Amino acid sequence: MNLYAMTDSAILLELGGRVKALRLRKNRSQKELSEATLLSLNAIKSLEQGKAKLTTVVAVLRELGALEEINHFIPEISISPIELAKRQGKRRLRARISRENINKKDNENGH
Amino acid sequence: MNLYAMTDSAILLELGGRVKALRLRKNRSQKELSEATLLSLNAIKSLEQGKAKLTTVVAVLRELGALEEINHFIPEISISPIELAKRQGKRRLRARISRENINKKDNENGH
DNA sequence: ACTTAAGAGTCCAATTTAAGGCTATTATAG
DNA sequence: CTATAATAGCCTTAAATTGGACTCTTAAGT
Repeated sequence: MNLYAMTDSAILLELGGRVKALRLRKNRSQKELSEATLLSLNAIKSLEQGKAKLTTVVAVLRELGALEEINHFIPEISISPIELAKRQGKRRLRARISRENINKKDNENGH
Repeated sequence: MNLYAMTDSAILLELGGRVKALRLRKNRSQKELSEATLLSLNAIKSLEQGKAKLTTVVAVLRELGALEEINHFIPEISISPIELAKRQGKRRLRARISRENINKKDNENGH
């Protein structure tokens, strides 16, 4: 499954479907989930269609006991030791484009 | 890092921080990201504080080339072969609580 | 086959995020 | 040190999600 070949909305549907699969795997109804999370039934339905806020996703995953998955969703520390070394002692708290490279040119494209 | 020991808002802040780390790793500014994703600068700022919609997260991760992580976020096929076998031929499309077990009792608690 | 609850879909009001703009602070290049 | 781009914060309006209630269809238990 190549996510980069999918549209955003297709990805959102896919994610919603996966949350639904997790819920069904535990044989829990949308209503149960909504009561346990203190969210509305509509929020649960919308989430399973990919329409939700991050906060809703977190609450539902916690209730489903799948919170660890978030650690894979957005990697915790994604800086490789090599790259880390390049940054000598300088803490880089802000992005910076050197003034001569203003004619932007992607400096690192994973895709 | 035990996510279950954290509050929802703490988790949201953590996630926002990770997206920010990804962005800085590629040395891209919030403004650049907002232009590339066609989102507003405010949307990017809010996301980095954990306040965003799922759709915003997907768009930003795509631009940062970190979309693959979503495949690990929620496992694609999360039903174990063993459990799958238990469900004989019956497709289970809806959650169902047998009427005698209405006095609910968690049937599978990962935590 | 019958019954019932799960879930989809819709509507309205309330809450929250997104868009756009503007100011203040400060990291970082020079 | 100086200049400036990056970023945080706040404001207002527009758009989207959430809450709550309702109807209709249909999966699944009996």
